[in-house]
Amino acid sequence: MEPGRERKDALFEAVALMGKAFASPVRLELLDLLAQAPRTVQELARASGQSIANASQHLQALYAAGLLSRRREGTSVRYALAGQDVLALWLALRDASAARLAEVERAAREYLGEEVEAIGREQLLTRLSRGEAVLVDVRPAEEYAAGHIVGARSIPIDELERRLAELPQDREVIAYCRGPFCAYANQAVRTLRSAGRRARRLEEGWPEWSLGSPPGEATRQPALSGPVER
Amino acid sequence: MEPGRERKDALFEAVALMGKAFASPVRLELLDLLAQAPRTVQELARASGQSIANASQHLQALYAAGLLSRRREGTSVRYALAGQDVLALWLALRDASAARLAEVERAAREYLGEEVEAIGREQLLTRLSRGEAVLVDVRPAEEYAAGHIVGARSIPIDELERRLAELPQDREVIAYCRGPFCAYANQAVRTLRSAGRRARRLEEGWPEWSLGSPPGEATRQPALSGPVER
DNA sequence: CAAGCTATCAAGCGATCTATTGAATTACAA
DNA sequence: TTGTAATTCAATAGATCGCTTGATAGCTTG
Repeated sequence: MEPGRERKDALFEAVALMGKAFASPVRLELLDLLAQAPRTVQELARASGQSIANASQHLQALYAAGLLSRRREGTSVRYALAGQDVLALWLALRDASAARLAEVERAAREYLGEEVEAIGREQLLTRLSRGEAVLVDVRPAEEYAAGHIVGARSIPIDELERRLAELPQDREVIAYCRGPFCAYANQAVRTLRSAGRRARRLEEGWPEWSLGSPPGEATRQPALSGPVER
Repeated sequence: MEPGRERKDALFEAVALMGKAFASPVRLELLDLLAQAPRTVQELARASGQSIANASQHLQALYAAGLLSRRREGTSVRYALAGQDVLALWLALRDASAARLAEVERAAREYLGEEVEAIGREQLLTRLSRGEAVLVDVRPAEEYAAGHIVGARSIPIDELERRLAELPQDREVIAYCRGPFCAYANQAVRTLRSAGRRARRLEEGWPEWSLGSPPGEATRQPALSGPVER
């Protein structure tokens, strides 16, 4: 047996503490939700379709794995991703699995429905600067409030239909949402097109955008700070 | 129940197929080894201290999770990381766990022994260009052969002591190895210093360096190509 | 073709661990 | 005190896991 084997084992054992956190679909969905905005246990339980107790358990597992921070807010507790590195880690896993696992690609296609024309970051910026397009954030209002692309206006997907008049007729509409696994932007583009508008989706969602932007270019609320209980 | 819940569940279930691969210390160690160079099952089994059968099982699990590629070479099978994105993913997990889990930090400290003076990428490049330092790759020769920092010479750690004469007396020696979880560079610096040389370690190991360098700046063999079975 | 090495497969086994639920408990606000 | 939010606890049922052993298949070499 090679020297230092026990210690090397202990090292990888410790890393696996974080690795195990990524082994459950429920926890991955919670991470995905938290990539948009900090949330309370209630909100997370509802949004992920879990019982309160179960959501709490999984959140504590993620917390113990170092992936989340939390803070008490009156009677409730608000969880958030522990930092940018955790966000980057989750996105890396999500993207690698989408690129390399046929199952993920298939499941995503089935969930998202028919494909929709998309536009990249560069192109968006030039079109916006030329005044040829407007950018719309179709996520729920609280997520917009927690951070969004500068210059985007908020029209949550379920208000889009009756707020169509707010959008200029003479410009193309670019919609974005939570990311490649989120159906809102696709849905928005379909709604807009059937209303006779020119519309495309942004390839990226808010989390990718916020990571790829130099600080200051985008608007993200500072991570949870202050006393964090155990 | 919200609409599309089954499909959303299926999606995260699929992503968790890859997530589960990161839940075992043995698999993490295999990934870490493969981040240096492609290897056969034999080599991996020996290097990780597992039985052949068990190593084979875990490698197949990683392969099924989309993290590895493999190719037959005569009587043996050589595994490799499936791509740069997988390397980046593993490094992100490793670094996040080191930064956020006290257990990892502690285990790393115990495994690596006493700390050693380190130098960053920028500083290394300027010192090299000024001819003030020489760069030494202290990993096994096969790993050097599979890819290394340009300008580095190969002196495996277990040959260092008797090959000291090859290193110029008048320059500082910078050693690097597999990365922050690898003890070779530290060991090399200690050896060199006790032989009266000036020596420091490079903060990064080869995998980090290869990811951070624009293509062409470093020398990495192309990923396994050609027919991949199964 | 036969022998020898390498990797995979099949089966089994114990063991640990898992996710989940429902009820009891703690923390805070009004 | 009352009510809401979150955590804890107990318990179960299941599942999954990791590893070992022995047999099998693929390839190379004599």
